[in-house]
Amino acid sequence: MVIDKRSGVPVYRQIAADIRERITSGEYAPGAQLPSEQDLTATYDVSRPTIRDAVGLLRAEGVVYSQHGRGVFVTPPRKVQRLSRSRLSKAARQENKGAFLGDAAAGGFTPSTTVKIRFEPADERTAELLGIQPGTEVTVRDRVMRADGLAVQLAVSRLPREFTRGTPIEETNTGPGGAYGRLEEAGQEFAPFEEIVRARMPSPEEASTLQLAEGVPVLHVTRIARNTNGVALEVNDMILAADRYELGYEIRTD
Amino acid sequence: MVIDKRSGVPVYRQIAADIRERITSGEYAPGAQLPSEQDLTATYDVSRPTIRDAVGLLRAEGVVYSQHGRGVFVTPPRKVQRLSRSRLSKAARQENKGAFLGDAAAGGFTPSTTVKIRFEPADERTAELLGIQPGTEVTVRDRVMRADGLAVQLAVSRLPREFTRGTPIEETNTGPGGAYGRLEEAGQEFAPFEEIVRARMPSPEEASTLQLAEGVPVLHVTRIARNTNGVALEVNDMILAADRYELGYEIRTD
DNA sequence: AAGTGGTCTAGACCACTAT
DNA sequence: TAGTGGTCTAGACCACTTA
Repeated sequence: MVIDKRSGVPVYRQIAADIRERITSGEYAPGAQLPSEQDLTATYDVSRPTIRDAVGLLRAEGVVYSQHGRGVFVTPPRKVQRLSRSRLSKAARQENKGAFLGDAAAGGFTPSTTVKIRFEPADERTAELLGIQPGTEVTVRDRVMRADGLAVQLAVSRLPREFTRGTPIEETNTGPGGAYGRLEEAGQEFAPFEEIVRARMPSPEEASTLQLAEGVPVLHVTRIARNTNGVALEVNDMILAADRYELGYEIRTD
Repeated sequence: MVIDKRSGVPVYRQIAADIRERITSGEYAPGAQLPSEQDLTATYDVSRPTIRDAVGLLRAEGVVYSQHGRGVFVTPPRKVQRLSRSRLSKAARQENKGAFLGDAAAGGFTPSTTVKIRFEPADERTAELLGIQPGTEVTVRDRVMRADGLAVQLAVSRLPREFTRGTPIEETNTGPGGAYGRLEEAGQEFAPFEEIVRARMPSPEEASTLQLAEGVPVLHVTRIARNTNGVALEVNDMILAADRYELGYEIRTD
């Protein structure tokens, strides 16, 4: 009973800190069930909403998760998949059918992808990233990647339509080597890709399609592919569950 | 009044969705104040805890923030600083005193840094990343970087002590070019750096030192510096507020 | 059927900010 | 002083899981 109601620190935060410490100390092991809310109200001698505030804090931190009707559990460490961005090399593209399918082979899961293709005028941001006029028609490939049926990655790829017209890039199946393979066939030569990495909390839609637990942010990766003349060919926005992925980059020092 | 109490969707989620939509539609502009909780209880005809649940959801998403005694406000878009990792090049190192000071010049803020140096036996993870035996003595440089007095970045750098003994790396001030400069002076030649990027919710300590708002994750970047023989010289764990930083990488396609 | 967490009510008192 | 959000209580009823 480490709760001091006169300390000025809110009781629910003191309780959260106490439980958090019991977790890090190993008293509550990974995957273990916490005492029920009723038990906790008794041990800390507070009302249930106060206990729920405390547990809610830990959930927002991703330290615990709760299952309706079952209980509250210590979040076990996730096994994380490393996405080594060097796999975007030309050689890797030629071997695999696309980046995601290559990961599947490495990760040992069954991949599946849903693709929706549409054409739309470039919005402000897309236009700036691609270096084109807003309103220029772009081909949009909107993909949901699944591993063993579970959605794990969202990707929206936009290319000026002038580069995709008459190619399989406007089809569901782009063929071996993916869209990049088709662009190379059309004579394009790639400059180094640029990737911009951000993190934020998911929108409700993202949280539900990726089935994210509370307290799990998403990684938002924007890739810009340019040819050797500096002309942008594609901008690809990828959303990844941060508890399932980490990104590996190599930085040349020369 | 878009609330349907018999729809099965929790009322507080419906209210949150309604407010969220009013924000994205522009009815509540960035920085604008939301109606008070009392007003919201009246307009949605629910009790205050229900309103608080709804607003709490939006806070956890980082969509709004609240100030005690003032009100709840729409989170305005942050101006984000791009950290282009190519600045780790040898040339950049020679010009600037260190990566962070280089950023300061670009960002136009006054930088300050607090460094704490200690020596400790390598733990499991450090040993594995550095390719050394657990327990081997490592030099730890624990830094808090501030911009205009506000902590914006935490960095913990660990190097096998054999590479730092007798060098300014064991001092607060490492001199021009930072620790990497000293390692090069000692004859080390760097292989490409490896960086691993993760995102997660902050610990309470991180949240308070970085003064993070609710619903703001952190970027956790682990950099491993090796010499051309593949020997790891340093592992550097950096924690960045995700609403203030984005990371830029370049990926060679050859 | 029993136990769990999820939702919601109707209050109370407090701390902070503004005027 | 008035208005705001922050904390906390003591219940109620529901939905879900497990046995």
